[in-house]
Formats: sequence, structure tokens, C-alpha cells
Amino acid sequence: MPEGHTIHRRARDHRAWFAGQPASSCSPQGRFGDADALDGLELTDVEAFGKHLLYRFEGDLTVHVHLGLFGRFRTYRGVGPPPRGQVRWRIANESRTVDLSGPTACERLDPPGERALLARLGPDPLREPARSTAPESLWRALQRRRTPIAAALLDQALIAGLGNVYRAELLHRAQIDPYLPANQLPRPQLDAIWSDAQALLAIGVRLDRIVAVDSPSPSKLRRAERLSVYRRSTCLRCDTPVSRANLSGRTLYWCSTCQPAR
DNA sequence: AGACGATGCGGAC
DNA sequence: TCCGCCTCGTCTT
Repeated sequence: MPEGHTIHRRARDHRAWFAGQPASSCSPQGRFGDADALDGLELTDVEAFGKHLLYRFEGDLTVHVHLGLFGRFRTYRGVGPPPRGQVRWRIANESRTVDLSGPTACERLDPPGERALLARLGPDPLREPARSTAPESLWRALQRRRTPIAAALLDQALIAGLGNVYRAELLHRAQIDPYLPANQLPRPQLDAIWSDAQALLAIGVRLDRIVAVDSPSPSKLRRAERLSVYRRSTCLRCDTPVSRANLSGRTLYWCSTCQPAR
């Protein structure tokens, strides 16, 4: 579920449903101890930064949510049913109920904590204006790295919001060997990845799912037609068996024909 | 019914 | 580099 597109979509939805009015708040599971202190406060805004969500409440209170690998939201219209499973945080008004379960983080964040969080995130393609060039800071950071470009793309301090699916699909679309050292990636290739990331993430937010192939009607694509290499047995474009490897604990997928080593 | 792996990340070693 | 988190869809038995 959660790469940057999911987080931005949740921010947009939760803002539309809850912002500008009081919301009830509780922690059915009990592990979000501050939930009760927020009960009845007005939710003023919801923001997304990379894979992080910030919920703003009246009185300058901020809640930080990070879904991690397992976290998910369940949404109900109107008054929700009894919590299903372990619900860390339930937020609701008369029209919607949202249950958060399994997050890596669900916590009050004070201003220094928020500054520290945002300081360790690189630029988020979804927060930057659409551009044909990558941020200079990203380019300079990559120049200092000899790790594979595939590892760099998952480093949230370099670029915030990409996960394992977008990494695989972006490198495939750019026809780049995932093991190319980051400091050997030519600037035009970085710019191509950046602008492509902006486009794909925006589609992801709109459709609430990752679609990484070009299509006049991306919303109609079947599951097996949306991705070219991620978790596939063969490359969607050329039918070559997809290569897999473990790169610092994550499975890397690529097509050795479309993305040859130089 | 049970095993396994997953779109993530921090901390221990 | 590995483990834990704490959930669920998919696959195997």
C-alpha cells in the first residue's frame, strides 16, 4: 500500500472529510495515549511529506503518522462499526470514520520534533512544482554517493516518497542499470527520473494506485498490465525473465535487456 | 489452518 | 546485517 502517492491521497481525503470541524478521537487499542486529549478539537489541516502524514489540530497540536510496511487506514461512511483488529487511532465526525491500524508511528509531535523529521527528508516530488530538472540539492547529494542508484532512490533523505515499486518501475522506464553507482548517473538521466517520478506519483494519487505504464486510460488497466518489472516473472515490454536480487534488505527487480549494465 | 512475504523503517549488534 | 513491528492477501497443506 504505502508509497508517497498513498500518503498524499490520504492527506487529501482526510483533509476533505475532516478539516475545518471538530472531530472525535480515541485509541481503541490504547497505544496512542494522546488520542483522548485531541477528542473534540478542530482538525485544521492534513499535510503529507514523503511517506509521512501530519495532522494539525487547533491549539498548534500536531500528530505524526507513518504507516511503515503494515500500517493502513480503513474508512467508513457515517458512524463506524466496532474496531476491527488492533485500531491505534480512530478519528471521526458525523459523516466519516477513519481507523488507523499497524502504523510505525502515531504520535504527538512538538515543533522541534517536527523540524527534525522534515530536516531528514529530501525533496518530495509531489510537493515540488512540475519541472524538467531535478533539484540541485539532489544532484549534488548523488555526486557524493557510490552506492547503486537503486539504493539511493529508496533513501528518503535524498528523495522523499519513493518505495520499492516506484524504484523498480522508474529505473526500468529510464532504462538504467540499477547497480549503476549514483555518482555515475548522468544529469539528463536524473532529470528524466525526477520528472517521471513527478508524473507517475501524480497519477498514483489520482487513481489511488500505482500505474507505471503509459496508457490513454490508465484507470482501466488490469493489475498485470500496470507494472513492467515489479514482482513480475517477465518484463512487460520485452518478455525477458525479470531479474531479482536483494539489495540492502529489499528485493530489487529489473530487466537485464531493457536495463543493461554498461 | 498455517506459512509466507510485502509498497518501510528504526534500533540492536 | 538482522530483527521486530503487527497486518493482511495469497499461497500451500
